[in-house]
Amino acid sequence: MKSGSTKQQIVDAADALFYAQGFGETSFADIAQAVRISRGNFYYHFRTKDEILDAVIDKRLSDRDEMLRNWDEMSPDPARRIACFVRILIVNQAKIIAYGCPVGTLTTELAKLDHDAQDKAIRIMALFRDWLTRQFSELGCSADAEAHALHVLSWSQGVATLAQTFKDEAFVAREVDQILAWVDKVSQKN
Amino acid sequence: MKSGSTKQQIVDAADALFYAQGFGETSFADIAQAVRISRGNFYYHFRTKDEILDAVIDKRLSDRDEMLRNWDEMSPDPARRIACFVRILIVNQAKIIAYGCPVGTLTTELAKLDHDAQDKAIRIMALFRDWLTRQFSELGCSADAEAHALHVLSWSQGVATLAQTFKDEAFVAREVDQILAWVDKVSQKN
DNA sequence: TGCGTATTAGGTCAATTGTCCTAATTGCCG
DNA sequence: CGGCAATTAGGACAATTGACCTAATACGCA
Repeated sequence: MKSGSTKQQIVDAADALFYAQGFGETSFADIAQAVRISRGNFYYHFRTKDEILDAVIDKRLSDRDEMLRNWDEMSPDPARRIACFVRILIVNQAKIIAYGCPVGTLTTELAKLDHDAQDKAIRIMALFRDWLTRQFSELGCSADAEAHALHVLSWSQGVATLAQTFKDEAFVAREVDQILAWVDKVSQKN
Repeated sequence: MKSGSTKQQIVDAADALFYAQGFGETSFADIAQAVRISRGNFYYHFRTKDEILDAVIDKRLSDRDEMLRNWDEMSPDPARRIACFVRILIVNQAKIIAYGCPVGTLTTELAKLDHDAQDKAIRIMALFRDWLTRQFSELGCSADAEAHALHVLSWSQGVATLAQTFKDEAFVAREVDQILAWVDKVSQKN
């Protein structure tokens, strides 16, 4: 469908702009201009800014869900799968240095705006948390699985934040190695 | 001086509002209302929003600088001083859970706005980094001092981010213990 | 072909924004 | 006391915002 395409284009453009500029600083006009449609057409597809945010979060949720599902199928080793997650910091290094973590920065911003959608945004982080918890459980550390998951998640968030602050690629590489070593250590205990 | 007081009140109110709502989402009217002065009076003290931001960052810089200096005087043991830093996560837990880290969230926001003041905001983070580097140097790990400093700094940032996301006090306590244990381990190596 | 729905364009609206100005008030100093 | 500078008040300004409407167009199906 051409219509679905336009709607999808809007969501994609909004996704990128919310990431690069933040939700609050991105206007209808910005998104409409990025997709090169009129504001009227824009309003036909999304009546409020919150509706776009909702669609963007849905897209991010399903994108990440698909990514995690791919890793589940790709490797039978949970430690390897966790490594895939951690290495996002390397794979997306350029964007993270420029804009930070898409999940963390959105969550933080919506919390400050006290926005209705913040619960939904948190679900993306929870998706990661629960997936990581499953991986650590499969590694045999059921008792500490969620604590380990939160540990890796917060560690990654911290690296993303400082990567953006100091634009230091060597730091990112160093920390990623440390996280991977930590995961190895934990997985060899069991 | 009464005049200095008004100006200081404005900076204090702006500081709190920038932290709680973000810089972009805080308007002149918000700050003026918080101090209960007219917009005209406000304009007398600060002609642009960027001027207020500049003053707020200056205040945050000197506040943190004073805090670090106090710790330097208070304890002769670098490991103890680092522990003071880490424990901010506990001391300021309520605010961090609500609004995240004041330094990290401002840095992230200004980076997304591509704001002129972002270099100055980064200086607050650099202040922490350099202070932590000095502590680790005194601990005897000169070679890795800056890497250790960035490690502790990013770790704390990550904990703050996830604390805000999941509002989980137990997680914060757990991670702070881990950081302190890690600092102990590093300091006992030397 | 032509009809009806889906889509697009462009303009309007009140509200809010940062910025700026002028007039009134305060308070200090001679 | 009077005068002058510092401070405060309140309004005006253009620009931008999210939201809304109507008219024109495109398109699928009979």
